[in-house]
Amino acid sequence: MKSVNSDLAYDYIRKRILNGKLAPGQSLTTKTLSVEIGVSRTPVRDALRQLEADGLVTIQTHLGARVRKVDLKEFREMCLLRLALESFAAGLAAMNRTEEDLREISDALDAMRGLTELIVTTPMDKEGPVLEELRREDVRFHIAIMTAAKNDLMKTEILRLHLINRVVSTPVPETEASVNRKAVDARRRGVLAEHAQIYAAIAKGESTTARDAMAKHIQDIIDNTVRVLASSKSGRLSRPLTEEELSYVP
Amino acid sequence: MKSVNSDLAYDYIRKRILNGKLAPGQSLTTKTLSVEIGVSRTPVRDALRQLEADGLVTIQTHLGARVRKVDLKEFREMCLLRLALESFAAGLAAMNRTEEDLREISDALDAMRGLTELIVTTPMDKEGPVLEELRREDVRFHIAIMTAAKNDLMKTEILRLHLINRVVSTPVPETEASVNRKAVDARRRGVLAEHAQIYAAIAKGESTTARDAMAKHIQDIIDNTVRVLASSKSGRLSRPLTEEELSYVP
DNA sequence: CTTGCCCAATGTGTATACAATGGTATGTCG
DNA sequence: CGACATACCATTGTATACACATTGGGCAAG
Repeated sequence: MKSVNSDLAYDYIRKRILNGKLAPGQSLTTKTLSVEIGVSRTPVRDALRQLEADGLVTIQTHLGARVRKVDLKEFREMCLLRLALESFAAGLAAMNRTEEDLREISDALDAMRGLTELIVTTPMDKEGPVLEELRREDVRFHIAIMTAAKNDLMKTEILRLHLINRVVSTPVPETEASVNRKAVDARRRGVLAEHAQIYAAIAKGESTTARDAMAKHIQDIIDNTVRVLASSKSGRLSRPLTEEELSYVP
Repeated sequence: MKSVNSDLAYDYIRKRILNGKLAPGQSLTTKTLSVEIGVSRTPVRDALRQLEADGLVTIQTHLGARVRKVDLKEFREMCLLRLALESFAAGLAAMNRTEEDLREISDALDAMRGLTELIVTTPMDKEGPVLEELRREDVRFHIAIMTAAKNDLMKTEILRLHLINRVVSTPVPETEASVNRKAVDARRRGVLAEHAQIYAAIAKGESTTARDAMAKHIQDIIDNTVRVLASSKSGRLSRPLTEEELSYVP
């Protein structure tokens, strides 16, 4: 954003937060970070302010910065915000999508379809990479829709919410099989079916159908997340993100 | 937020932007502001970053900060964002409102009703204060609904958008009667009718009705704004805000 | 007269030194 | 022994000094 050092600090801290090296609630002292990064405290302060605007850290006067830690109330509110925006965006996408947008959405959907089928025949201990790829295509699907909505502000805002959500409390990838294989597979097929409905509505240009389908989809995601979070008693909800995921906000 | 000086600078610059003393596009040099406020450049820089996060200024590396100036594309996108959020919030309000929330909404509605009728019998050169009060009750109505929605994040976000909208391009209060009195009165009655519909839906707990009514309402506001903006050829779209309005973001 | 470059002036970005404040540990008194 | 007051310390907030990027104007060449 500004010059080299501010960006340096920003990227450094952001990555550390996003890949879990800095846990939610952990305090970030400017001095420590500045020597770690090799710059002075000033650009570090700037970076922290920026990250605060992103919603990744909180700053209190004279008490310093901490990695943001959202409570259940905030979490619910964020989910609802995401629901509002992303469903609306789906409605827009149905109206504004180009053929190219449609192809991109379709591609992501097809890829997910293939991967979902593939997983069924994959031994559980070898499915890690496939899951990773599935996640990636899932994100690609949602991003493709936001792009098709032709509203950059909305897209940016939604991506911001996605990112906070992922860092702050994540669905604990289904590898932690607190539920059995059959249920997980069923859920995956459910997601796929919802995606297909959303795609169909967007393809046909049915705005309200697309909106409602997306709303239902995200509501399901939220329900599932909450359920998983409730079952995992660990207070620590964050999960490291891959390099790829880290850069999915513009 | 932080300490005294940063807040000082933040409040000072923010007010100057919001009441129109600093026009959109105008450049903000840290040195000038710092001597004006009587602090050093550091807190000024901090304030500018904060204002950038609020969406009121833009900062470019080595080029400094300018009061934000949105083009038509951004303006449309912001309006749509507001539409998405505020209509959703109306739907939430229909589900979550308490009796007290309802009373507050109703009060604002009644006040607007009275003022709208009053205006008809007020000579055009004396209606200024009444218009001001009408605006205030209008804002109060919308805020009351956001409050009833019981989602602080959403409320904050909507208020942020409201504020940017007002500063950056405002409906040029109908005093600039580019249209005749009858049309303006008709529009006022239309707004009132829409508010009444929204209130009724919220009172009855009809979520989707409330949402759709709010969506229509805001769409009308946008349409009207765009029409007024189009008719006024002046490139300068900002309007000073009153002290009261300045502080309507928490 | 136009066009290109160079250079100075303006202003930002960064570092460092200093002031102010909150937290903590220690000591004293009830 | 416990509670409160106080003094110290760590860390943030602020100011200032310096380095460097951008911009605009002047000067020279075509």
